[in-house]
Amino acid sequence: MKRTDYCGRIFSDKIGERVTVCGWVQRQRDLGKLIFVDLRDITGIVQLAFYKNNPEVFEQAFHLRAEFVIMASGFVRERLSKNPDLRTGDIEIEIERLKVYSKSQTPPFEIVEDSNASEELRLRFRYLDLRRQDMARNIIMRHEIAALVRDYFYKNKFIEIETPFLIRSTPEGARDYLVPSRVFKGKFFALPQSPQLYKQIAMISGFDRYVQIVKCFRDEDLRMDRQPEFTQIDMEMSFVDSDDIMSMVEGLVVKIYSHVLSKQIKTPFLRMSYDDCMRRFGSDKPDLRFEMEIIHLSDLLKETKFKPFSDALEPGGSVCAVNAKGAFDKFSRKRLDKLSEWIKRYGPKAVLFSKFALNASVSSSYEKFLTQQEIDAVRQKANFEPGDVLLLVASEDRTTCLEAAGALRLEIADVIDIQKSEHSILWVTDFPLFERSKEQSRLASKHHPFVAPKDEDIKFLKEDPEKVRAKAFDLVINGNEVGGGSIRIDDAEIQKKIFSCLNFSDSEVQERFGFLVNAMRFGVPPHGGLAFGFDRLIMTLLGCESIRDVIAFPKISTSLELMTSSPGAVSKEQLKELGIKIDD
RNA sequence: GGCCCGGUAGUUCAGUUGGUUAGAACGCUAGCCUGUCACGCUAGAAGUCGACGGUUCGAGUCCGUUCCGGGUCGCCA
Repeated sequence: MKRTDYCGRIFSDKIGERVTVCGWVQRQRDLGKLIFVDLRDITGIVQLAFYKNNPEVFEQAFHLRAEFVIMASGFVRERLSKNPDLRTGDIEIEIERLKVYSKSQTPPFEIVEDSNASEELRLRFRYLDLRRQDMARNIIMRHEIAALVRDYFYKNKFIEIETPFLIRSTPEGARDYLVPSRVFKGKFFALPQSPQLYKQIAMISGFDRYVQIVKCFRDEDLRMDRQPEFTQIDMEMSFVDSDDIMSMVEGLVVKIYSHVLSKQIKTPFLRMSYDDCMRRFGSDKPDLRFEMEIIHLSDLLKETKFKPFSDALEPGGSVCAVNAKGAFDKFSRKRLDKLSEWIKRYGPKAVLFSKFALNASVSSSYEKFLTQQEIDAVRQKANFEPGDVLLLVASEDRTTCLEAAGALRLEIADVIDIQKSEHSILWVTDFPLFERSKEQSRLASKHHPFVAPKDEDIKFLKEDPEKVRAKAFDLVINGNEVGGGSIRIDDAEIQKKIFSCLNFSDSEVQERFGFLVNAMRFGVPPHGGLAFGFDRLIMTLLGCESIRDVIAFPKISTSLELMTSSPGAVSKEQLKELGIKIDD
């Protein structure tokens, strides 16, 4: 007896044939003198039928339980009553021979689609969770997209180069995962946060086009869309400008959309500058599937006596608003208070609101403190009409104000279940090259220190570096940042200026990035590239809520891996060999 | 590191103002059943109410501490 067919691939054209299938028992239905078994393998489910006229096999079937692994052999027949919910629902297999490979304990949760088991349980028994068809489908789709990505880049003459996992720690940006060196006690490798430097070196080496689907590691706190180890589609091209890279990537996205969602996407994608994104949507990854743009009220309220506004505006801050159109009945007073409390985590100084009832009465937490002129101006600017709820945020810091309004915009869309168009894909361009971190006053790279400044902004590098925009572009799909790319610096002088803006001493530069700086003295092609967050891309395409649903063996929010309980302790001997002592 | 939510049967959950023997559904076990497909019917087993401490005549319920899980802010060049 040997497998002849997969469960999910047996249709009515096989009626009359003898087949042998293997798999896991989904369910056994004992009707007395007749037993049905649903058998599952990676392709799907098929129904097996056992009759009493074959007493030995019938007895075996009687004892089958969920998740037993069996091989069964028999004739394909038409079903007496078909099951339209099942792809193989027109047929069944009347079993003559049965082999039980392996029994199973009762699983801790049922192996079904849309399982309501807690994620913790699912992750502890991930091998069972991955038997569920929705999870298996995600993992298989991930594989198919990876295959498509490789195919696309290979056809476009990209060369796959493996970059090392054990590298030098470059403590800029995210925290590194460290790996102690046994040979050099007290020294450490770091796991790469990205192959950035190596792929640039590959361009300097002349490979012209590089691609890799590669694991990256960042020892930072997890989120619903963030894992400490994650996969990037990493690519780099020589003798190109931003447009070349973007159109290469657009070609790939078109292929992926056509494969995964059978959708034809139009190119070129929409482009919007970082400044416009922030101003209109309060985010550098705006979700453009719905409108609800931010309303700017600072100019109208310049003269106001109302302290929450004047306190924000006088030091140069902003007041802006979001109008939840027609959402009057969705926001009770209690709910508005809760929302106001929630939005404070983004740091606005004040949160205020107005509700416009359908009977034309307005209740507001701020209008009574404004002049009639101000009230009218705000209402008009915000297009505030009966049925609307207007939420205002004020902050001394313009960016904080915009970000709070942007968060409010997303939250409101969620609460009122706003109508969204199917997909929004755009490039966010013209990022600032630097950002000033909130705590320290020093400049940091917005992306990384090798991003090229826009030619026309180089002149600001010395005097007003925060004005400098970068040749950088993010791919944003449905409000998720799924890719980030840029043109890199190919001029040692400019690279030096950037490092000095970042306050790196020459010796620090030499120590951390010496190899790259040295390489730049030996002929650098203009080059640039992009990295996709592969997990996020798949998550977005499949509409998954959590990044864990597209990763076979993910980690939970404390970065534990529940199935294997890693990280785990190591022996004294292992530590000794590495020259490491653990503090209590 | 901060904030919010949760932890009760194998699972998902309910549990009133603190009050008798802590419930339901699914799952599980056994029996019956020849056309089910979330089979049906009958019976049954199944609980350290996350842990520790406190208040009380009495705690799943109130208080404190702590552990675990989720989300989020910070963080994520």
